[in-house]
Amino acid sequence: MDYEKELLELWEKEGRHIARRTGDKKYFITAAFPYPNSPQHIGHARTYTIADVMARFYRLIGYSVLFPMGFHVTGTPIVAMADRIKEGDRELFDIFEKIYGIPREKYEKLTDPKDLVMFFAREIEDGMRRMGFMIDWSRKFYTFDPYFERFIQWQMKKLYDKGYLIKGKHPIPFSPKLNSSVGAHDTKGDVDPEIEEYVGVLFESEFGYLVAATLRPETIYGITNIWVRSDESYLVIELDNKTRIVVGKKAWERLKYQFQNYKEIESLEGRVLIGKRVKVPLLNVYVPVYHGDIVKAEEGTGIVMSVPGHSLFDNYEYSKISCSYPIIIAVDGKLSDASVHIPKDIKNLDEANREFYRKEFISGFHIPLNTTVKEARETTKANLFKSGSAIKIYSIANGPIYSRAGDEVVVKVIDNQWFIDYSNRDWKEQTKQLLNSMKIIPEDFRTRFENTIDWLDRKACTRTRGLGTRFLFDQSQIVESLSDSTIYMAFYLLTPYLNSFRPDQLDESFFDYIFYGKGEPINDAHRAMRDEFLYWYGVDSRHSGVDLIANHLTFYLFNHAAIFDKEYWPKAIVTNGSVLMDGKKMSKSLGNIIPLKRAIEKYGADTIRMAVVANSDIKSDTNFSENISKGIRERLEEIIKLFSEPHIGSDIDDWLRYRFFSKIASIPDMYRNYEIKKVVDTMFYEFYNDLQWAIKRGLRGVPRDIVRYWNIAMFPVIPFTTDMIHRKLFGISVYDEKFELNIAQRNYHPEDLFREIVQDLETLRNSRSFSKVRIGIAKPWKFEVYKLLSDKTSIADIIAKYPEAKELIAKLKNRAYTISFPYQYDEVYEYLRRNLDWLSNYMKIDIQIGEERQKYALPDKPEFIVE
RNA sequence: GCAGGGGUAGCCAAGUCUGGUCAAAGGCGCCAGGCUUAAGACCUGGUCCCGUUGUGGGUUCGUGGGUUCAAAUCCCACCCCCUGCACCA
Repeated sequence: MDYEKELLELWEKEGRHIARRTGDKKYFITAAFPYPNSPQHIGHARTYTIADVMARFYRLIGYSVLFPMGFHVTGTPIVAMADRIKEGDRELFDIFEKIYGIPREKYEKLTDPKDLVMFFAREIEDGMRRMGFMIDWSRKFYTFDPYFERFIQWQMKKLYDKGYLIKGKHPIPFSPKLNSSVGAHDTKGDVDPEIEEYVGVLFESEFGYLVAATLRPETIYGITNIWVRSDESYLVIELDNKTRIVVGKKAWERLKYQFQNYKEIESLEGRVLIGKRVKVPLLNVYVPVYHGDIVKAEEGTGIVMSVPGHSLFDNYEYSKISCSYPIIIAVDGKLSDASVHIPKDIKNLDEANREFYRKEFISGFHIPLNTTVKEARETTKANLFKSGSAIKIYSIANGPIYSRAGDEVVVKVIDNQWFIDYSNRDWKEQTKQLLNSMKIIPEDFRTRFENTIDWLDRKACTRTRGLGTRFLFDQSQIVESLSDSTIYMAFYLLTPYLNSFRPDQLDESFFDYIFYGKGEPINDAHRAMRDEFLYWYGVDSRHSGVDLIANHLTFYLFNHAAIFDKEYWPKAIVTNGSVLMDGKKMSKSLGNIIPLKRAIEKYGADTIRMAVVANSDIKSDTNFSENISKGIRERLEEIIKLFSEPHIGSDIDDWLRYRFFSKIASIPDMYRNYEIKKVVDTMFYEFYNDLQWAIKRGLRGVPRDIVRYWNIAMFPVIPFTTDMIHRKLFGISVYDEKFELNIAQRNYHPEDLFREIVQDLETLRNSRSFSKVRIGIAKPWKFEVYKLLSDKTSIADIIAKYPEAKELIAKLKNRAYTISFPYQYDEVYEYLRRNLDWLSNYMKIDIQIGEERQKYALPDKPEFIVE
């Protein structure tokens, strides 16, 4: 696709992608900026291409369009990746080499996160340029930029002033060896650690409180005893200089990270605990401590509360001692007894237990509290904490997980964690107001936004490591990456002017002036920033993947509602599904990732654009495959060929024009509704069919007005091909065209009817061979009836006028209600007569026309009498 | 568990908001014909069942009910599948 590269240079030279302010109508469009930790693959292309199509469309209908792009480098994955390169991680190298084809000498130097960022950012930018995206690169920035840091600090200050920033405790996955929090990218096998919260129930004993961790605190009402291991060691720990707890020594190795202030007092042998009696909270009864083989010293706290009635494990163990125990839960009106569910093969105990838990949780009734199990759990939990008889215990639910450094990931609780308080009711209310004022594409997802606004709770907004902005109220921490990317779209409006300032000049009043108009500008650049903001802001269309609704996009709404005045609120959010590769999800392990650059080289940018944007509806996943791309490529080449042939007028031009212009009239609305697939179906596929018919009917070259408008209509989707044709045929670029339609068009053309008749005739010929046919046109009164039906005349009236129409209408059945038939008898007759020679020739048979002889003909279905 | 999306012919996939032109677009696959020495590519036609000299009949859009002159489309109930649930980009 050589012309694509040539055009890129031309566009660059002509400055086609610089955003210019040309009038009052503006369109500010943004797509989620990329995170440069690897090259792009075709999956990334979809969102940007949709955004680009919209940017180009609005430019075509006369808007000033701004479509900027930057790079999000905040967070830990890039840092982790740089570390992995330093460590010589084989797995990572394989991905670089086998999937992306990056030679070793290029990536192995990228051990500094900043170098890594710059390398991949350049790769990505290249790819985006090559795709033809109309991005104004003069506004590019990186989120580790000191100016951007000041901007985010301003944002945090505003949130703080409104009371939306709060501080508290928070559990995180943690690697003691790395001495750092871990995300999926820091683990062996890229596992995302999930944290599970247990209730650690405190049982008073002579040594301190024995802590038993449970997910089912409500079963405490059925407790019989406590399990420990007589062959393991236990520790007495003093928390916060007051509470003494007892936990397993091995368990404590993991648990200790969950406490800030503790002292190890003494070590106990498990057998010392056996036979002691401990006090059960809430019930205020005493139960004994027994040895249990089912207890695993390193799991939980190494101490288990025994509820034989409602745990298969406990039941199994307890049955060695006694078979009498309380049952406190009923399912379907019957007492639920764990012993009934013990499987024959004891290996299946775990699975059976899970099933049993589930059943009791969903449909169980808690007898002592006289309520459902679900409710009893909440009540019991609340009461335990209220009475100080429980502490929170966390564990890795999908563990064990090992960090890059090889140690096991544990849960650490940090107590100086800052949160953005998305649980704030007033804030939620205001965000909903914002949502209500917006267009959501596709509209089906509006409820998802509503629900997310409701469910969102406090969001931890700082991290201890990674690239990014230092947190304003604790400079040792970094603003977490989903929290520093909620209003960055406004920053694009400042970037061209930043070099007139030092970062430290960007204080609170600096931004207050730009975004609120408070105070006076310090210089012209400052004034220009305010001006840019006033002109562009209020993002007209924000593009992103469907998967970001539950976090980024909703944070985006919250923060805009909090920070900006109503006039500057976003106008629309557009989300799209992802790209599948031959029907499968792209993944590193499947190795089915196609790097964008390689795909462009093979098929050309226009083909890829079309493949990712026009193959399915915006909200569903779209499929990419070699076949699809090849098909598009070939069709494109065919169109180029057809359009290049010189046009010599013919009778069919008129019909083709009518078909084309009646189609194109609806194109702008399709774009406005983001129905890009429909645009392509109409212009590319349907029109192509018409073209094929016209060629059969003697078309010689495509009329130039059609080519011109086709180029304009398709330019947003396939800018290279259309601009190439345009420059060649008309000597101007499509960029200089306007999508304006003031062409008077007809509503119908007898050729349409003629085409149908020919097709019917062909069908007939396929089932039978004959050499002569007489076409009998329906009698004129039938045309009259069709017209009356088209005018929605009541059927009774029609029959009153034409009694013989009764049979005809009966035959039409439901169609009678919807018929729309504009043709007159004479018109049809005349048209057929005029095209008789062509038809005879085409069908290679002898054809005559006349009035119908039998009574079966309809105005749109003449009778055929064959010989 | 909570929330969201979805079940359409051999497969993929439109249509559902705004009921009728829907036996249901388009693509793939398959079949026949054309082109070709031939294969591929391409072009034409066919592809639910029956009938057949075309405009005919029957049965379909997860299942079962309902509303309507008319339902893939509206209402109710049920069954099944997929995705997200956070501090991570």
